[in-house]
This record gives sequence, C-alpha cells and structure tokens, in this order.
Amino acid sequence: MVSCILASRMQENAWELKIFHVNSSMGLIHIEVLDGLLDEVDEVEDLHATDGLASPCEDFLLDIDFAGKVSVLAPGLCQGSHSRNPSSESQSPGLSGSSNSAIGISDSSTVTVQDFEYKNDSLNKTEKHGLQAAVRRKKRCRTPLQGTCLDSQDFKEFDDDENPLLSDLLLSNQKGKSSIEACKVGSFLREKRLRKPTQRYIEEFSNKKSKYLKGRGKFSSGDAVTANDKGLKMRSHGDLHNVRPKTLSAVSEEELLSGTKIQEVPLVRGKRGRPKKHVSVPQIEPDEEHFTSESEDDSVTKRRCKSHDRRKHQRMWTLTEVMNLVDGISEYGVGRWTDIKRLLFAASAYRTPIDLRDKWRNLLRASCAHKLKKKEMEERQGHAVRPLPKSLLRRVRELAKIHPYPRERGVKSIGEDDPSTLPTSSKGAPLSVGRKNNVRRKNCT
DNA sequence: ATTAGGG
DNA sequence: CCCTAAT
Repeated sequence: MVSCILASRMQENAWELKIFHVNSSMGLIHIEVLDGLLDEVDEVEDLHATDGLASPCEDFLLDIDFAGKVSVLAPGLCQGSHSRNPSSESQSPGLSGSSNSAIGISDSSTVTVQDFEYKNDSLNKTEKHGLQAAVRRKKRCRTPLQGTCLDSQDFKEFDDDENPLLSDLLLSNQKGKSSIEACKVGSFLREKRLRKPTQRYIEEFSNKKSKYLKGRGKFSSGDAVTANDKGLKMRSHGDLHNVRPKTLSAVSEEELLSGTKIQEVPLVRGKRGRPKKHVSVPQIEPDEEHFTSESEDDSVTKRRCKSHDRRKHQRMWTLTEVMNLVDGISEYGVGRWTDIKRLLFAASAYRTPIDLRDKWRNLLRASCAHKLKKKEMEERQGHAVRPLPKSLLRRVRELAKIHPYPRERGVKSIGEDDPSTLPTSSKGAPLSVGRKNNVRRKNCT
C-alpha cells in the first residue's frame, strides 16, 4: 500500500491537496481530497514566476508510503532526492548544467510539473491516468526502469531520503498546511547540495566533457590542456606540424628578440589552459620547438610515473627556459613578469607570468639551498638528476642580490657583498646585470 | 589586469 | 601549479 499526495494548483491562489492511496496488489486508487485552498502562496508564486512556469494548473506530487517513511517529490526536490540514489545519478537531467541559483527549478521537476494536468471533476479515471503519468515521469526523471506502472517499487525508490525534515514537513502537509514549505525546504536542500561548484571542478568537468566529445569523434576546438597532453599524437599525424627541428637550445632567444619568429598560424588553442586569452603579441606555438624532445617527454613520463592529478598540467622547465627567465629578469627586473613573458616567452604559450614568478621563486630557493648545504644537495642530485649549471646558479644569486624577491626567507645568506661574483659571468652575458633599472632595491638580509 | 603570497 | 587577496 502506497500513498501519494498530489498538491495541485487550481487557480491563482488556490491549491488543492489530494492523497492517493494506491493498493498495488489490487490496483485500487483511493482519492482523498484534503481541504486544499491555500492562501499564502506568495513564495510559490514567485518561485514560478521566476521560472516562467506560472500556468494555472501545476501540480506538485508528494508521495509517501505507509511505513512512515516519507519522500517528497516537489519541484527541485526531485533532483535532490534522487541524486542520492547512486544508480540513478547519471541519468538525472537536472544535474547537468542547471543554474545553482537557489530557486531554480530543475529540469526534471519541470518535466514533472508542466504537462501534468487533469480536470478536477471526473476524478476517477483521470486521476488514475494522471497518477500513472506522474509515476512514469518520475521514472524518466530518475532511471529508465521497465515500464510497469504503479508498482510499489516505484514509490519506494524515492524513500531513501532519510531526511527527517521532510517527514515533518509532509505531516504538516497532511494536516492541511501549505505545501509552500515543501518548496522552501526543497530549495533549501537544493541550495545545500549544489554548493560550491569551484573553478577547479568546473574545469575538470569541462575537460572530461571535451575529452568525451573527442572520443566520440567530435573534435572540440581548443582545450589547450588536453591538446597539450595529446600533443605528441596529434603532431605525429600531421596537422600542426610546423615544428622545425631546431638545435634545441639558444635559438629562441635571438629569434624571439628580433621578432623573426612572429608568425601567424591560427592555432586552435582554446583559452582554457595556461595561456591567457589576452594576446597582445601574436603568439605562435613553436612551443614544442625546443621541448619536443625533452620537455614533452618529461611531462609525459612524469604523468605516467605518477598519475596523481595534483599539478594538472606540469611542464618541466628546461634549461633554456630557465636561462631565458634569468635573462629576462636581469633585463627587466623582478616583478615585471608580464613583460618578461611577453618578450621572452612569447613562444611558449603555457608559462603564464605567474609561472615565471614561481619559477623564479624556486630558483632563488634553489640557489640559497645550494649555498647552505652543498653536500645534501649533491646527495639529492644523486637520486634526482637536476643539472642546474653553476653558472646559472650564480647568475641567480646575483640577481637575487640585486633585486631580492620580497619575503624569501632563505635568501639572507647570499654572498654578502662579494664583488667578485658580480662581473664573473663566465658565460659572458653579464648583460645588464649591473644596471638595476629602477628596481626597488630591498635588502633581503 | 597584475602581482604577491601561501598551499 | 593552483588559488586567493590585494593593488
């Protein structure tokens, strides 16, 4: 025996509550019209007004079973109540992209509500019909079960909602109070459940989605990350194969600086990944350029070795990159990350200015650490290959002296004003280190 | 829109 | 790398 409350909206402010007692074994339907007419339906009005659903015959279906467990199928609650059921989660249409506004009626509930209509006279037949329809809709809303109607299972499935609030609510409903509360609670619950989409989550979600699409053959334009991840494959079969086999080092600098490298290949890169959409400089991706061999492999292997998804897209910093960075810093100063990025890293669309800064931070740390404990460092280099050439480290230290990165605690132990370290850039390229262009010189002690 | 700082 | 607050 199952019973079900149907709150139907008769007029503007008139609501009618009906209880269906359904005896599933005998196929009987007993209808009981509670004193309906609710007056203070303002909230409901608003609720519908906001959704453009304010048509004069909308019904809310509330169902209960006799065991005392209660579940409510009210607008919006549908989503909440069945999202709890693991088997039906994937089917729920309302979960997909709907707004997380507190008073948005979910798609599913919309379906449930909108085309459920009947005349309030001639109850017997139409009621049954309507009820069946409602059940069917419920099923559609949750899981495509087999189509037997009026099985007590159908109702039971909604009962895994153990929320005591709901039972209270429904009880009060039976006593003839308003069903507004249902809506309120419904929206409340929904609000609770839909909390915090989180940038990260969204990104991952869209990522999965696009991957899925790709798998289906639809090549969704862009999506830098996945594109990068699949970079090897894609390039291997051809399309963006502008990659000239470079000498893998040093080239990028002059070319970039002289601007000869600025080309206009309309890359299909989405704005989602690292690259900022702000493109003041025609950014071409020869990015694999000198990384095709090492960095790409690095990242790939890394991803394979450890598939822990922290650090989503991680690209190893190559030596040339680091050198570029150091050069840039020494030229433009610390803190001009955007400039450096624009001028020296136009080639690599990943590497946001923040990345540069982070890398610089790490470099500083490294250099300091290098100074502090040599032996341990060497130890570590034993098991982790980090070929940071001394010359580079020295340059880092110099730069650290000139424009110390604010708030770097280990930095204090730099060479302590050793003039010999300054001009002795063995690699030449003393660059403009001497001229600290208008960089606030803070002593980092 | 960028940067600094922390995780 | 990522996220957030501050500018």
